[in-house]
Amino acid sequence: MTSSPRAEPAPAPPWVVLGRGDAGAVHAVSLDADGNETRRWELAAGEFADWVAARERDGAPRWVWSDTPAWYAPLLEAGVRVARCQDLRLCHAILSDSAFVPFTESLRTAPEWDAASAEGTPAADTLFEVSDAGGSTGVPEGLDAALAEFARQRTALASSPQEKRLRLLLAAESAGALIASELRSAGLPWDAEAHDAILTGILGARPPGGGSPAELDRTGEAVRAALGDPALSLDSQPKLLRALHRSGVLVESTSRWELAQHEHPAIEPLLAYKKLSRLHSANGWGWLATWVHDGRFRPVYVPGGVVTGRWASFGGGALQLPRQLRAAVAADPGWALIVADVAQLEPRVLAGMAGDMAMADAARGRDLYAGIVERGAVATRAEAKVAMLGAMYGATTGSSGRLMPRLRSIFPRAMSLVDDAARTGEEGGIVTTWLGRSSPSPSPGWRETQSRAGDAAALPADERRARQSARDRGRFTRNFVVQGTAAEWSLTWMAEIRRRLDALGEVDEAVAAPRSGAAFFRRPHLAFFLHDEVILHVPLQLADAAADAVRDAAASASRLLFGEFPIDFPLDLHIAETADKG
DNA sequence: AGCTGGATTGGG
DNA sequence: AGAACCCAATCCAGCT
Repeated sequence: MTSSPRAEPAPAPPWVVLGRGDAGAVHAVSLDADGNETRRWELAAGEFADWVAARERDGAPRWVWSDTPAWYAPLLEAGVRVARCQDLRLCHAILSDSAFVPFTESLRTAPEWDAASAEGTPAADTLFEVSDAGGSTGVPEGLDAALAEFARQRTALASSPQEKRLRLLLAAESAGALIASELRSAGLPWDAEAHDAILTGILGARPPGGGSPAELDRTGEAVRAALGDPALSLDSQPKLLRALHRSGVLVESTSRWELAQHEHPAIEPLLAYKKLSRLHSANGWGWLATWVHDGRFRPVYVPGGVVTGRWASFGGGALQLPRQLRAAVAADPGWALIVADVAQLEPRVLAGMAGDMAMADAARGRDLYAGIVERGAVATRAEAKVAMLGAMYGATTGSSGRLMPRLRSIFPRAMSLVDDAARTGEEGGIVTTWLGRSSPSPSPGWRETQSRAGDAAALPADERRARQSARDRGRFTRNFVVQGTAAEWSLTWMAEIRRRLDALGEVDEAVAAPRSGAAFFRRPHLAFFLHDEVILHVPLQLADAAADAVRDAAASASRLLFGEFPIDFPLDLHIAETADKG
């Protein structure tokens, strides 16, 4: 079953809008496709999860709710998953800024929906209460408020000349919100013993009292000896800098790349010390004790947490897991991990947006950078890579900037797209992703800087500052369209993966993974996401089917965004026991 | 004591 | 190896 036969398009499921009443009661209204109310419910707190589960079995409506973590975390804890939702907070943020929506006034008259999610900024020690049990979100929770906002969003959508794309974006963003809650509920399978063994191998044995481990100490001593300062504190940047100067190492900073350019007996142990110290403080035994419980790492993901639409995270540094620790990500017995990432996601997305057939050809079925070399624009893969990154990030100097004209000559459409985005940004305009997420307007300070440079009395310094900030903004908008559209592709990919995994069904109790949370312990599930990579945790017997689901989902995401335009998104995919892929 | 900003290093 | 874009987390210094 590599590709499930397309079912007849089911009639659009009805909407069910939810709101909270007193004492945890839930008020619900179902709406038909025209937005007319068809039914009303009032549920006591204790009945809610079972009622949702029953509705899911009976047609699976699209749940319309204020804020996904607040509604969905308790459901997941009760073992109840939902197929789809509309997250009013996230959709409000997209629609009220989107250049694809001609009239945003009505959305802008509801600023209460601009509030940040509850998970955005909790106090550290209330983290678990807030995100597991819901709690105050900052956006309205009542049914009337939800109905009114939902109506505004439907009106905005219907007024858009790009309704289809925006609809896809809202669905993908909302599916992402569901997935973020599910990732936390399921957790990333984590082998604490393997983690401990990695730390011990690199840092030396863990000191019983919690002090610094042997190898870290030894390396630190070597640095102090080489600098002739036995009491030096290596963790203080100013003190370390002064000590280096006293020893004749005239660096301006203590950063790795600058140190590496100098010759001194202290340099080598110092670079080693920094590496060890980083591992120890950021992902050492303290991290393990704080973030890994019962065999799972459960970070908090924040969908839409970045202006471009990428996810943010907080707590545990989920988006910065060092490669050294990947061997600690390990499937449960009888289960496997599927680790899949997209090769060169951003340039491929750019080719799709620009409809650049030459670039699509260079990318098809292989390493895109090799394809660029074959076309003769540059001599080596390394050059192709820096040139492409420079095109998307806005490099103007160095080898990357030098190579840009060659890219312009072979990929004129793709390069015009990013160059236009940069020009729009420099002029103070806004740019928009493929599906309709628009960049923020320039800040008042930015406009002020620009207009001051236009004054008759402007000083050369004013003009320089204005040019600088204009270029900075141009680089931001240049990157925004590509990074933001790549985020949309990834969200769509994950939503399609999730849908296909649900169709694979459950395994027997005998091979369940009980630590994966009440809603997932018998099903293949997503366990990790990082911009262009997913990790799935799947029962061995379903591993091949799940891998097919991941590949099919990539093809489906490409079609949903770019239709029949022939840009492909090849995956690097492994089925393995650990996420370490060497 | 608690907050903010700079420096640094990890991720894409 | 650098520089360009989007980040988070840590530590220390310097401030209120």
